[in-house]
Amino acid sequence: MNSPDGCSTFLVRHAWLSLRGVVAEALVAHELSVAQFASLLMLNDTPGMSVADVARKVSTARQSANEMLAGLERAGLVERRPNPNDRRSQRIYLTDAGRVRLDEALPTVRAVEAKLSEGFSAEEIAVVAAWLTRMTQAEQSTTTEEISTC
Amino acid sequence: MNSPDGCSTFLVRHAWLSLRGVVAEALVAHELSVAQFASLLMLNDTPGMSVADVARKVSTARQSANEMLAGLERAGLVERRPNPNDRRSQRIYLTDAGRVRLDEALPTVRAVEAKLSEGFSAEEIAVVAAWLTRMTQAEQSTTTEEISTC
DNA sequence: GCAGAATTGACAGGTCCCTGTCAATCGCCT
DNA sequence: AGGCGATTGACAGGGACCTGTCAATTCTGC
Repeated sequence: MNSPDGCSTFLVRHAWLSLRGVVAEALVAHELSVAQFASLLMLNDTPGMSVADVARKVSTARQSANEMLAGLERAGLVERRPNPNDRRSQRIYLTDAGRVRLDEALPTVRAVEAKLSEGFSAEEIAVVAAWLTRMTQAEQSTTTEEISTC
Repeated sequence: MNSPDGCSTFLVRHAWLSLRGVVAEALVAHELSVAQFASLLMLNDTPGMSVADVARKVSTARQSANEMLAGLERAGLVERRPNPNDRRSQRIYLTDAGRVRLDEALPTVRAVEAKLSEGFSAEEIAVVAAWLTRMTQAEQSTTTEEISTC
């Protein structure tokens, strides 16, 4: 796919690293990490998620999500409330401050991303999105699928 | 770009995580980590690089590359030779075993990647590659470009 | 109902990678 | 020639994330 590497995987990796860097840079002014921003985004879209839900949504470990949400909670951007239907879990909601913070940060991030995609048509972007989504469906066999061969 | 997140950055991240998982799974049979495989690939393409060169090529920190190369060296897949032109740096070369290992692993990885891209035309793949490459050109301002505004 | 499997949030421990730093060396410039 | 910034490889220390585990709770099959 690419001449020097030859593997699209590392092209995707490089793109992710660059994008993360740019987004992180855009977020320092809002005192948010990339992961925190992602969580705020998810929580705004789906309020009342549990820690485990957030972890699944941002595809990270439960504990990582827990630690990061603790940071957001310390900053007063999210709050945990007991879940009346499930005494194990807690529902997590954006506070007003969290919503304000997200409303401030989101346009910045969107602007950065839009600027980077300049020159690509909507159809091309759609193709890219389709390809990336296809990659995400690369479900790795959790239980190792080559057991019998040995 | 994507309905739930709304940010292409996280779609790229998700794609990278999935790809890394799949590639890592394909590489366990060859006893290679994804980073090690990338380094072998780069060193095969450009033999005699220094540790710093490898770090830049795989876009990681010098020390991370150093540790990983130490692992490859312990496994006998690469070797360090003094650089006659520069007594600070060392030239790193693939050993015969390293070349064999790479020749074994590369087809596996390529097959996995090709299988994932099934159904996309060459033109579409080219668009994806162009977009990803464009993202990698998102040079983050190392020296903060918004100094004057405050 | 109730035993067993699954899930949730939290904890410990470890890994990977990064930043900051250092002496040694190289390149440039005068 | 010689000073000075930049680079290289190595070291210490820390941050972010993960796996493995636990009690508590919920869900499921009988």
